[in-house]
Amino acid sequence: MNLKNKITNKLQSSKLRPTKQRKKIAEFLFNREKTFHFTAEELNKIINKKDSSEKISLATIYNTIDAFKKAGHLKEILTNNNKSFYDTNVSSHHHFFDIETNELEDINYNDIKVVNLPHAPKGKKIQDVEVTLTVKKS
Amino acid sequence: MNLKNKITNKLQSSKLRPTKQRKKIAEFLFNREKTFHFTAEELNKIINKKDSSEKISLATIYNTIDAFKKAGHLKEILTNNNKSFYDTNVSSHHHFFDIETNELEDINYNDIKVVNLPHAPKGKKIQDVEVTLTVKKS
DNA sequence: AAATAGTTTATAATGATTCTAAAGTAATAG
DNA sequence: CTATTACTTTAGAATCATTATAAACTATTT
Repeated sequence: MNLKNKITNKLQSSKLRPTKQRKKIAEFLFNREKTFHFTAEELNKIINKKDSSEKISLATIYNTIDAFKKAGHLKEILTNNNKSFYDTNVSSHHHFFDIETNELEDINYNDIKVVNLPHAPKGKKIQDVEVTLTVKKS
Repeated sequence: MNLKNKITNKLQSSKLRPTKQRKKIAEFLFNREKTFHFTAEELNKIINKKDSSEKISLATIYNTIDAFKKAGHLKEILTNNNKSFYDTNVSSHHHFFDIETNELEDINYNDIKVVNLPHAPKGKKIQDVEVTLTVKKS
């Protein structure tokens, strides 16, 4: 199956209509080997580079990120920044976060062991375990 | 030494002038047993309750949080929320973060063991290790 | 081919935070 | 002490990220 069909399939099986805009964004985000970290504004800039024939509105960028997140194709990352970062790697893993440059870098799940997890508060369940190693220039 | 003097001392030893506003906020934040989590807007509401005689401007609330953070008296917490959370517990520790209500709860440092930390990227050093357990209604 | 349900868009609105520059206050120098 | 300086507070404007609105558009279903 070719890339275009794969993307269309991925969207349809998540109950997302395969519109031109979603296909373009999905192709950009999910057709890659390495994990990709971004904010909405960054994705907007990249997708709407001046040369790109048809622009996608910023609202659609936000809507699409949200739809992909709800569908489980993107994961939101915890930072102390006042904008949201997303990760194309939706499996459990960890991050370095440079507090000076706001840059993120993945850490393989198995490179850190988290032992002895406490119970979640009553009536709640643990959804995810994330380790963030904040780093700065040494 | 009484509370007022302690607070004044704490400010002065951090090279922060002990102004009326900073003393009031410091007294509220640091004179407590249990850790306290808050956002700038929340702190503003509490400090400027209608009955409080002298109001402190929102800009000063922001400035003061920032000054306290830089002085190491407050720690910024990692969440996926678009507002900043601060913690009066500046020692290394972990959190439950309820992604539905945005509520934070401390986890004692020793209740979780993080083993086998990877090296920081070249030229960088690890500043902090934070584990966030995202939780939701079960 | 028409009806409908979902999507995109430009723009307005909101919410959190930072900026500005004038007035005020603490620290320091004379 | 008083004057000077440096830092701080303030109200309000400005900015930045994000969400809401509602009209035009398009994929899907009938």
